[in-house]
Amino acid sequence: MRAYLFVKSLLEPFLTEHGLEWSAAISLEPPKDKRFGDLATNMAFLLSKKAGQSPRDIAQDIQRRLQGTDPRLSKVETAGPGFLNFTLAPSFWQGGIPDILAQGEDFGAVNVGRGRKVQVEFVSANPTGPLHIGHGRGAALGDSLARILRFMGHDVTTEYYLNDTGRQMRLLGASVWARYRELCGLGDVFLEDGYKGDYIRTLAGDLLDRDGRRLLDMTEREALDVCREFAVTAILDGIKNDLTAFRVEHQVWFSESTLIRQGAVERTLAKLAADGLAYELEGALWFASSRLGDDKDRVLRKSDGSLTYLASDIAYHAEKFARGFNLVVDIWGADHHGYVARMKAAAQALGRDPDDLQVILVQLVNLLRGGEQIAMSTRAGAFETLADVCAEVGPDAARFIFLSRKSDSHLDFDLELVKRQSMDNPVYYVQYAHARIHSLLAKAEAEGVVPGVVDRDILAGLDTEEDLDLLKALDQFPNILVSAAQNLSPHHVSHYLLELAGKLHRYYTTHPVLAAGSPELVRSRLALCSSVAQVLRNGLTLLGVTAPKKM
RNA sequence: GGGCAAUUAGCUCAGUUGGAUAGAGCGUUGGCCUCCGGAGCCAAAGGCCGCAGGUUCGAAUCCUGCAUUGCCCA
Repeated sequence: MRAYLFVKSLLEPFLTEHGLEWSAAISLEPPKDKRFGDLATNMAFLLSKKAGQSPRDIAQDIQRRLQGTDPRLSKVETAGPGFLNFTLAPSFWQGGIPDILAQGEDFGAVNVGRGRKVQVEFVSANPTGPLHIGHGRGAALGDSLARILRFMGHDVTTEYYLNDTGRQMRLLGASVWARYRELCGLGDVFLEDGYKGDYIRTLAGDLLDRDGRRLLDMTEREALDVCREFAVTAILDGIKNDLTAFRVEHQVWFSESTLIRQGAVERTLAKLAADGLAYELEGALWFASSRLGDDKDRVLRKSDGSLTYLASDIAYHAEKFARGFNLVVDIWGADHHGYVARMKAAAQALGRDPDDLQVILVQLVNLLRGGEQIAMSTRAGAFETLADVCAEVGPDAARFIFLSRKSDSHLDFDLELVKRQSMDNPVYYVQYAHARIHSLLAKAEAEGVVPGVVDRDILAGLDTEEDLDLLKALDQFPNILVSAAQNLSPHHVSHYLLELAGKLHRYYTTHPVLAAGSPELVRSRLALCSSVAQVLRNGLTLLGVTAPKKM
């Protein structure tokens, strides 16, 4: 980040000369090939249109005028059709260390959010059964994304939308009721669409323990209510426990029934109608979403008077925006992708820019054990719960795997592989680098080596290729976070951490730290390693993964 | 039938608003245990970026068509 800001400050005057400003079209990044220097820009290509000269001529002009103007800039070159390549002096890179050590756990935080209010809504599974592994992926993603956005200066609220009304809830109550009666010796009641998992039987048993056979004296309607109420509460408690064990936090639990009770749905429908965006046809109320980019119009209230999910979802999003969020992020399972266009339409109908609602689709997880697929279905009750998986492989490994792939790609999650402590399982590679450094620091302390204040003269000893490689990588960390926040992509962070850990391991085997020779070199290398440990820890924390000092 | 995504090394995947000779890990092959944690390091082999066109200084990336796979909808 320092490097980026420095070179940018060198380049900006040339833009001003042509009456231009820094824009997103200008790239200023480390080139793929090291031989092209530390940072490269395409700026000359963009100036050439304005200036009417070839990119190469412009680049050469800039090069001539920058050369030798600043000791921090050791080389500037024109290359290829008009790229400008910059190489910075070792002392510039070494200067990053005091910054990192001073900023500590705040290093990497760049205030790109400027207090923007962002809501991240995720998991939001119906409380009809325990969370499964697919929910875990969405949970890890939403939680990590919230951590990253918060770190980068956004005012973030995490939320779980509780779908606690409707047919699924009635079905849940009926399923428990059936098992309850069965346990009371009233025979086997077969429920065609009911939930069949073992947990339903367990719930019925718990209910029997609590209330005895009292429910048999009630009307069926009352008994069903009790069953439903009991089941939802118990399942929800379970979900909350599972999420806590997975280190996932939801600040707000928002219930659909509240929304309906408060009349928010009817109010929203009335407003849509008043705005001419809802209309009656054949006894049903329709949302004119096709006028706002959707394929076709959608039903809000069916001819039998019942509301669709869409109706309450629109009301819910109206409520979100009313709470003042500048950006609303919804994380959904990919099987809901057909819903995106109509919710974007809804955002517009609510008077917002469609981009104020960002939907992240999370592909389903293919759970395997030793290469063999494990089928999952909540209804059939055959699945591996998040809690089971979490207990088996640990939250660190599970989270890291989820967060090292972009959300919209399919993911094979092999329990045997994730348990293995090898590079099949990269979380250990990163954690190991962190532990290695702390082992060094502990040993240094035991030997009475006091790092003391690291001043820049001492750091001049960090001049080998591996030193500079690490220093440059550390400087990249804030840039990575900016891109992760902008693109809502935590996986950038995990990939970066793998790269940084690799450089550290390489460094470790190339250069002795405690046996470096002079006391100054020992201290400077310790300072470098401390900086790496700090960045590894900061990055892992944003992923919700621990950074152990010993393994 | 319509729609949404995906397709990159043997396998699992990065490559995000178009940049220079396309990357990493696993696996394979061959090296590194006198030394701070070998859960590590080094090296090699491995590619028509699904196919065919188009846009321009420049395409894995953007556009069109096709193929395959997954999902959603009727």
